[in-house]
Amino acid sequence: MRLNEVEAYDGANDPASHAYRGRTERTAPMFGPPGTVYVYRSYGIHWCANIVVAPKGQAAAVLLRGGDLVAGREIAELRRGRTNDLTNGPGKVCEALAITGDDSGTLLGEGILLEPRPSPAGTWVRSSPRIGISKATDRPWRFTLEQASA
DNA sequence: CAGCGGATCGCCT
DNA sequence: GGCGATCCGCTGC
Repeated sequence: MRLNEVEAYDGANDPASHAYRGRTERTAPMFGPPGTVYVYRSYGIHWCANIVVAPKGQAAAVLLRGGDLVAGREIAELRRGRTNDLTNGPGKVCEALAITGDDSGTLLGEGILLEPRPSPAGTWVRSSPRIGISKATDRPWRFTLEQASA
């Protein structure tokens, strides 16, 4: 999957971050080294995956919100139980890629692989306010990959 | 096509 | 005890 939508959460400096009120058992992975995977359950139903991006202890992480499938479409459709809207949302991404709480606390490469790639020609990154939160809504920390003929 | 509400769990107040 | 970094199906226009 090629990521095309993420959101940033800045640990103790960010009221919208799960790590804002300090380290708990659930959020412990966020306080780990960069590349640590943090997965939490949302609304009791969905999994949402984050990647720690700041030095150990800072608890800054990026939420994987969406992407384009470049491979494995068939298995993703099977896991999702549908053929549309496979990876356009954090819960959908986790379901399509079979990411669960078991992945929380692992490092990139241990189960989940994330690799840098050049952006496709004709695309750019837009920043906008984050979605679905009620605190610190003024921070434009949602980043989407845009293209002319969206 | 937009809007509403149910599902269902862990966490913090 | 209440709410949330969500998703989906149903309703009504």
